[in-house]
This record gives sequence, structure tokens and C-alpha cells, in this order.
Amino acid sequence: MVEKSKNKFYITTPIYYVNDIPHIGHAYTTIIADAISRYKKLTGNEVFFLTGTDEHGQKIEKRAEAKGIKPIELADQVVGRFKNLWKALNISYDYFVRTTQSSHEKGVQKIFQKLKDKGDIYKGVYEGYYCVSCENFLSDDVPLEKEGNKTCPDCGKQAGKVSEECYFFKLSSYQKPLLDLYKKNPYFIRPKSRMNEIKSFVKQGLKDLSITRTTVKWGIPVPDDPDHSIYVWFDALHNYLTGIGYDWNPELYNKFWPPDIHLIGKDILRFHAVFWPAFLMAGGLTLPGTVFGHGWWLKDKTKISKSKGNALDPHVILNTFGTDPLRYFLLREIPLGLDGNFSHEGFIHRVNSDLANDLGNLVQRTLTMIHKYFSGNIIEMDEKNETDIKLKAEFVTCKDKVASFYEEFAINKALEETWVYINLVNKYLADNEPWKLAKDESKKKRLARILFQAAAAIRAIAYFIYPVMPESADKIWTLLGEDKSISDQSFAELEFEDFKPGQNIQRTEPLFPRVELKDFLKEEEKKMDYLTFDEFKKMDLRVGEIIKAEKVEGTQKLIKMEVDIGGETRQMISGIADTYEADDLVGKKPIVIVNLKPAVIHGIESQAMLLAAEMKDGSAIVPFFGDDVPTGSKVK
RNA sequence: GGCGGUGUAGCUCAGUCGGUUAGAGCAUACGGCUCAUAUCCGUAGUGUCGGGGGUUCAACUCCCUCCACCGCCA
Repeated sequence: MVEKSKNKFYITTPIYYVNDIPHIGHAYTTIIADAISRYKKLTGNEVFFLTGTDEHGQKIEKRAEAKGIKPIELADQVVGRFKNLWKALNISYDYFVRTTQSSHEKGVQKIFQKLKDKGDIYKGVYEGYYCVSCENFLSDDVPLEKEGNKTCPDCGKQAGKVSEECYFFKLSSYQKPLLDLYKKNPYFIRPKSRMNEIKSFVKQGLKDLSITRTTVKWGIPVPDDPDHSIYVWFDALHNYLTGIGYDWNPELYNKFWPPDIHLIGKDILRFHAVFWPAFLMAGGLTLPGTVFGHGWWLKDKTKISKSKGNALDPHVILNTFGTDPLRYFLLREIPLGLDGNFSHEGFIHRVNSDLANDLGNLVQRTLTMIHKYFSGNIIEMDEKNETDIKLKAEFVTCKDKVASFYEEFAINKALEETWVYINLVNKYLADNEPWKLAKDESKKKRLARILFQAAAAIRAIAYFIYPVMPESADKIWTLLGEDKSISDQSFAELEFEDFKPGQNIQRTEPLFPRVELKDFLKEEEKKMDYLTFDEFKKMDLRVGEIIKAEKVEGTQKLIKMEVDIGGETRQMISGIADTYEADDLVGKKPIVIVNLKPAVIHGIESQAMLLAAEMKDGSAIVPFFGDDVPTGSKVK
């Protein structure tokens, strides 16, 4: 095997599923990857940064059908949205791989064939519980019911046991090699806590993996057996190979393979830390250096997801603040492995305090003084005194720390350390009081020295923040009269003294404007989807009376009720058994929405819904009217 | 249930091999400055270090136990 040449760095994000629209979670992963790759370039690496989209599967097929378009058209649309977001976020990816492109499909088929010839892929029979309505196999953890059936958790219908012919990957043979890998490379899985989880998972033993489906048409066909199509993970994971030229650009492939780091969310760690290296071992390929499972951004302490409807659209923030504050916040607020809670308060606070007050204001006050007292050009100055020398020494310390933090992907710490230095420069100005010296013509050269030192420090600061805030960093260098761009400056060779007397320094508007929370929320409000009164009127809300109530067998929360809505009764299922006993509900009068589209819940039709307050722990509290309110009264 | 983790200031967290008065940032209060985006600098705090027990001259740190929360277990 050819050893990968030094100073080549290959970094990946997951490929994002085109069933989803881009949200803050996608942005987070990709921004991390961008910051790391920019840092790696500064340290003299040639970097290849791969991202892309996962476009096959039943969900895409169905969603496209619902929209009356072809799956590939749906994919094209969503790919456009991803690419636009990456552009808005200043993401410097080198290649965007799509699982529907022929280089990928051919590559996956080739690998499939190779593993089949080798005996690591074999044809067998998959047994499982299949939901006809959802056209989907249920996951193993759905409990078995008395009659030997299972209930589909998605639609509530019965799912029967079926057998399906399919191809398996011999994952079971790779238990030992995987455990050896983890032992040999303790950094294969990061953060460390995740390594333990994966190890114990693998130690429990591995079953062979079903990697094809006959029920999914929108996928890569199995070579010589086109009734079968290759299932999601075997298809998707290989993007890391096909995206770097496997089987179509040997030069590129040989230069960069294997990946130095796969950046992923913690939810897909198992696929990347178990299945993926096993596939690669089977194919006789070199393994990646690290799989890094980062945490999630939470909203109100719960995971952001499409189904919860709490997805945060990055565009709202981008429109008000621009790219860099968002990049900064996401990378500064939490260490890579941990979850973070996203709130507008937190965001505004951090950005105002760190960017507007500390950094932005430092740049502003320094450049303003240089302009005011020297017309933007410092040429002659005194020799350095003790405080000046100290400021330079602190730069050296800071540079070392920042570099080592970036090296270990502790981006938040690299930023924190940079801010220690920013505060020192602010203090340096406070201690030396240049605005007082400016009043005394004889102290002009001392004044020049102070402002020069501050400007040199700012130049260094801009360099340190470049991986995270490239736009602002470049802007600061331009303001300081630098003619080269930051990306051309090697990290190792960065010196305090690189800042030279006579550079033409420009005036500036504030780099990061302060935004007050209430102003921002006003902006947000404009984005809200208001309901018109006519739309509200469509809702038929009435005072119902519960006539019968019983707990739904085999569920924790569901209660089945008959409710009188004024001369008519409806059947209604409600998840309130946490808080209420079925018997106590009889005779109670909740608010019921009666013209909601009926839904099937746990196999039972629900023809109405009652209104309840959702508590933090997920339980529900229902408001009831007293007996003085007639059953069937309209509520509005 | 099994394995792993966490619990330290109002909030978010740091605390290396046990060793002086347990730290940082934010928030709060007061003071200073006026170059700057009401910004910047300084000062001041407050802690049963989750509870209980043990080892030790000495425990946030090691051991036992209990409690609470979290993660993983296709």
C-alpha cells in the first residue's frame, strides 16, 4: 500500500439526506469542517474538503411522487439549497459529491462486486416485520405482540413477519479486527467517551448486515442482480471513496486517501466507527485516521429535528448578522463533543459581548486613533519599553496555545485563548492611555509606538480568528494596509514584527454592530407565519363532554374516549394517561377540535382532538369547563 | 437490566501527581477613563465542591454506599 504523502489533509462532512431542508445542525457540522480545513491550510497542508448529499432511498422516492416530480428533480432542488447555504456561510469545500452521480454509483457497484467475489458479501434471507402501508421493515426493538405480529410505530397498522431475499455483509467476521483497530488507534473515535460506547457495542458481538433491498427502487442496482438495490449505508458511506476519485481519478485518490478526519454528528457514529472501517477492511483499503462525533445544538433542551418543527433556519440570523457571527457563536459556545442549547438570548449576548464589545471595539478605537493622530500612517516611533515588549511576549504565548488547541480540534479553546489576548490588548491601551499622550506634542513618538504595538497585536488576532471568521479576518488585514491575504501567511512563520511602519491604515465602520435582543426579535417576528383570522375561523372548536374513557391496552399514555360534541359523538385518542385516570375523565368538558383530519393512532381512528397544555416533562394538563357551560358550545 | 459518564459560585464550566485562603467567563454591585460601537480598565463578593461513610497528618481529588441526571446497548 502506498503511504499517503505528508502535508495532505483529507476532511469530510457527512453527506446530507435530501429529504431534509438545511438547518442549523447541517450548518454546524459543515462550519466545523471548514474551520479545520482553513486551519490546516495555514499550517502548510494541502487540504481536500469533501461534502455532498445522500439522494437515494424510499423516502425520496415517495416524497418526489407526492410532489409529482422525479426523485432526481427533488434531489436537484435540495442540492441547490445546500449549495446556496454553503456559499452564504463561506464554506470552502473542494468537491460536492452526490450519490446519484455515475462515478459514485459505478464505484459502489465495483466495491460491492469486489466484496462479493471475496466472499464478504453473500446472498441470504432477511426476516423481519414488514409494514405494507409504510413499505418498511420495522426495527428490531419494536416489541412482539401476542398474536406474533408487531405494530408499526409510524402508522399504527399491523406488520407481519416476512422473509426477503437480500445480500448480507459479513460484519460478524470483523469483530476482532475492529477491536484491534480501536486498541491500536485510540484516537480512531473521538471524543474518547464515544470510544467506550462503540467498544462495548462491538464486544457484544456483531451480526451480519443486510445491505440490499428488493422493496426500494430508487437506489443503486446490485451488479448482475438488478432486482436488488443497495441499501442506504453501504451506498452512502462509500461517498468518502468516490468523492475523492476512487475508480475515476486515481491521481486525486492516491494523493489524499485515506481521510484524516470524518466529521459527523454523534447520532451516526456507529455507522462510521463500526460498519465503515469494516467495509474498508474487507476492501483492503487504508483506514481513516479519526471519526469525530460532535454534539448537537438543542432548542429548549430538545433535539432539533424536522418532525419536531423546531428546526432553526440559519437564514434568519444570516440576514441580520452576516456569516461570521454565526460561525463564531457555533464554534465558540461549546466544545466539539458536547451538546449546546441554542437561544436567541445566548446568541445575541455572546456576539455583543465578544465580537462587538471586545474585538470590534478594539479594532475601532485603535484604527480611529491612528487616523486621528497620524492620518493613518505611523512612521517614526520610540523604542519599545517594558509594556511593549510584554505585549509581544504575550503574543508568542498566545500563538503557541492557539496552535495547539486548533491541532486537537478544540476550536472553542483556541478562540477563548485569542480572547484572552484581545483583553490584554484592551488593557494595554487602558494602561498606556494614548489619548492623554496625544495632547502633548513632545510625546508623539511614544504615542506612535503604543498605537503601532496595538495594531500589530490586532493583526495577529485577525490571523488567529481566520479559520472561524475568514471574512472579518481578511477585512482587518486589509484595513491594516496588508497587501497579502491571510491564507498566504503560514502559521508557523507568523511574527509580531511582520507589521511594518508606514503601512497605510484605513478608517472603518464598526466590524460587528451591536444588536439588541428586542430589535432582533422584531426582525424574527416579521418572519413568523401569522395565521389570518379567516384561517383561524376554519377551526371548529367546541365544548365536548367525555362520555366514555378507557386506557388503550399496551400503551403508556393513550386514552380512548367517546366525546359528545353536541348531539353527536366522536371517538378520540389522546395521550394524557400520564396525568389522568380514564375513569376520572368521564363527565369532564374539554375543548375539542372537531374538524381536524382524522388520524389513526395506535391502530384506532381518532376523529377529534382535545386541547391540552404540554408540560416540560411531556405530560399534558387539560383545561375543563364547568357544568354551567352547555356541551357543544362553540369556542372561539 | 448491562456498560459508561456527570453532579463544583445565580448561569456555563476548569480544577493536572491528594498539599496553602477552591478558580475562569458571563450576570450583579461599586469605582476609574473618555480614544472607541453606552464601549474599555479596575475592585468586590457569595460555594455544606450531590448526600452519607471510610482511608490519610491532609480529600473537590482515592475507596465504599446512596440519590439525581445523561449517553450507549443494531
